[in-house]
Amino acid sequence: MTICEVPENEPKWRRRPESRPDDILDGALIEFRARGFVGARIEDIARHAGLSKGTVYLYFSSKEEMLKELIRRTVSPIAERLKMIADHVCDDYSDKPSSEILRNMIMLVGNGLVNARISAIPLVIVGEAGSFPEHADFYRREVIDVSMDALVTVIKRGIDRGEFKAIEPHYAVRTLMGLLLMQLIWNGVFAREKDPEIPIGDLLETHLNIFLDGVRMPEE
Amino acid sequence: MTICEVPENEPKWRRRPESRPDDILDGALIEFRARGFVGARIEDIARHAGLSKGTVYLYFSSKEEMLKELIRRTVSPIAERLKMIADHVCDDYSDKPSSEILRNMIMLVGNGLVNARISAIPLVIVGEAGSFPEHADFYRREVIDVSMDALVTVIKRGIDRGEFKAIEPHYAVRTLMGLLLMQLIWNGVFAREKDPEIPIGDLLETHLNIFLDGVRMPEE
Amino acid sequence: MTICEVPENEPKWRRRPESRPDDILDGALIEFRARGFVGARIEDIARHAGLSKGTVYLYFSSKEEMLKELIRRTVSPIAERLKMIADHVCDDYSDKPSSEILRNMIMLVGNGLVNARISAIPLVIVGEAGSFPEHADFYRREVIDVSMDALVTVIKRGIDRGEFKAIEPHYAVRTLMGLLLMQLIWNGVFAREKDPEIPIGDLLETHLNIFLDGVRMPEE
Amino acid sequence: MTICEVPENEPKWRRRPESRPDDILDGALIEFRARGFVGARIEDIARHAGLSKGTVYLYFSSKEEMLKELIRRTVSPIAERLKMIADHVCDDYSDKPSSEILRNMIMLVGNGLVNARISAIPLVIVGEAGSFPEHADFYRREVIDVSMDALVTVIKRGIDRGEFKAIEPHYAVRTLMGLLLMQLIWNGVFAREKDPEIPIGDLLETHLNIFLDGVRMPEE
DNA sequence: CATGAATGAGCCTTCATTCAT
DNA sequence: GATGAATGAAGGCTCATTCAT
Repeated sequence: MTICEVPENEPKWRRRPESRPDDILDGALIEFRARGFVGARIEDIARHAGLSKGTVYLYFSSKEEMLKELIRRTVSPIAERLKMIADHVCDDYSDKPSSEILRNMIMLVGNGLVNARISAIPLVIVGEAGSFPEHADFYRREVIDVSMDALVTVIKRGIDRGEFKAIEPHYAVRTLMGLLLMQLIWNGVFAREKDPEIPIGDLLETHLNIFLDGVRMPEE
Repeated sequence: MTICEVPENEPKWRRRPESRPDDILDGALIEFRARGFVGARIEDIARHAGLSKGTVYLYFSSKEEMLKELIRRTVSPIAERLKMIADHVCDDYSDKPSSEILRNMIMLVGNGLVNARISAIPLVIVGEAGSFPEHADFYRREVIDVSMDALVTVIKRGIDRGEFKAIEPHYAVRTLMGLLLMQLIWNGVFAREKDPEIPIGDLLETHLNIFLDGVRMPEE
Repeated sequence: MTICEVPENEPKWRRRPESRPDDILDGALIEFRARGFVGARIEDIARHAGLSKGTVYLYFSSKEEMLKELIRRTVSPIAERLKMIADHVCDDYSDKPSSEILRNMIMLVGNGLVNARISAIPLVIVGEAGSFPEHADFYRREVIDVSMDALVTVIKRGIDRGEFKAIEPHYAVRTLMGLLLMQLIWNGVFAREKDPEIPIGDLLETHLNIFLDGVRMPEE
Repeated sequence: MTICEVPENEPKWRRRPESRPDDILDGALIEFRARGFVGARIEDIARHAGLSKGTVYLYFSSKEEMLKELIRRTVSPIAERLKMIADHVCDDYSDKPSSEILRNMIMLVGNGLVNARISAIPLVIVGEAGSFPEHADFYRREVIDVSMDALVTVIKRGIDRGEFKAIEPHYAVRTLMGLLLMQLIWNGVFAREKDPEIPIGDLLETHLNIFLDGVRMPEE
């Protein structure tokens, strides 16, 4: 500052914390979960990011915009991953048994349940569905429909290849996904400290076994 | 105003004041579902019951009190019904197969899903879990734990009697209940007008078949 | 409820101070004038009416709505009065000299200038013209165009009847109205306590004499 | 900054820093007119000058300071010009008729009306009179009183020399200036695109003729 | 019992102003 | 000088709750 500080010509070195938006969204997620979208206060969200109220508005134009962005960031990776899996299946997946594919898919999604950053979003959406049905719409379109379609595709493949019984795939997929949703709600709403720990891996294992045994074509 | 202006229009009054609280709670349920607990406005709740804002406070001391009472009223019947079922099972139900008992139980609960008056409550609870964890606690204690215990009891019975495989009952019960929760959330959050109708009976049927086939002890 | 409480059937006896809206508008006028539309605070407006912030919203849905209503209430009477005068003129007003008619009209409007409740409105509109051009539009349409048309009609009549010189009526009317506007601005913006009192009557008299002498057809 | 910062990229700098304050005031004038003093945003003002928000504060300590300076700069030239005219008149302008002098004066001021840079100021002052009466005071002292005095002086001269009737000069001057104010307000507040064009020269001409005919001493 | 006018705390959002770089 | 990120006071508006009638 006093002598000859050269840094004059670094045009874009400012905006030190490039992560501001992320910091804010982290805080938003916490508050949205804790008090719901309507109940969350911008000031509290800002405090989580070590900022003041007004600063939040330098990065997001409104509270609703924050929720939308939150959905977008969480949604995209999931959507992409599931799209990819679905595509792999449609490409001739040689003769890997459909049960194996389903197992991989469920495990993939199931493991996301442990990540609070991901699992919190659907909980918020469920909570605010009455007030913001458009968010539920968006989430369903981007996440739910995509993942259900992917699973249905594999179930159909299993039926076609004689691996599974002639069940109705659109019904069966609900049985398959039901546990995931149940765990989501369980962890987010009803689980308490004192509850006995349930290893998610074991739980998914049992679930998959029951489901696959239930739909497998009898040997004869 | 002062003396005796004739009660002309009194005889036609239709209000049965005894049912006031119920009328109000009906309205509350509708609004809580539509806008969430925080978003629901007392005035709108009152309008549903044909009352004015202030009158609501003659029956409930606060908005939260309404939610509590709502939960209490909805919970009781469910709890009672489930208690009854659980008792029947323990009364060694002669040798009726455990699968039949499970089927009855799931159908019983599943049919409640169609009743919006019943299914709305858990949705509200899920939505407000962040702000009112005590409500979630209450609901879990009175409804979820009771019904899960009942189902676990029957599953254990099935295992003991050699009808079911040696699965972990506390895991399996989650598979069994998963679909119910999934449908609850689906109908309350993600379902849209244009969606193809899914008959709840068929869906439950398929689900039960998969589950029972999945847990049944192999013949041989 | 117990015996014969009769007062049941007076549906509309409440709302004691029927004048609430007027009280509020009075306060609004004061604050709008004192701080401009944007600068006026609802709370201050409410205080003028002896009310609290929230109460204002029982009567007006927004601050802008208050300004609109203010314009409406002030505007209608003026518009009506001027319409009436214009109509009288178009009806054969026997042979009353046009100068007399103009004198009456100017005096009529000019006296409104003394009424702060009336004169404040245009000042507010002028002040907020940049932010709310639609209010200026409304005012011009309802008040200015109407009154100018009326005056032009009479000036034309004067020319047709040989009372006035062949001036351009649309220009002359601006000379005629200029003083009124000048006084409006003067009183509302520049006048100060210590200024020597100028009797509005004398001022208008002088103005009219100059104008009429200036437009009168030379005798000869 | 102090010692060795290389002047590499200096030669191309186009900014003439000396004109900064003027650039800023230009922007301020535009925004004050468009949104009023309260509604104008520093950031927008800065943008007009191609600067950033913070930079404005290097030249002006506050928004109000900008308004004050704006008034000062606009006022000076007008005041000077009018002073000059007034002086000329007092210097017994040989026997040039008073009507000619008045004509020159009105034309001079009237032509300023077309200059938005000049006419905007009084409009802003009128708009903010409620919040900043001291600005109105300043403007009145520096501009209005001076110009009115000058006009009154000439009118008196006309009366003394037998050119004009024995009117009250302080009243008559208001008639004379009324049109100017009317046009100011008209153009700034009520004029709309679709309005028929009115040549300011013709309008002033008509106005002057009416006024002068109205005050001229009858021949005889 | 009922009413609905009144209250006032609370929150989102804006923006003048500051200041580290 | 210049920047623009950050601040925080301020205000419009909502709505749960109270209370006079």
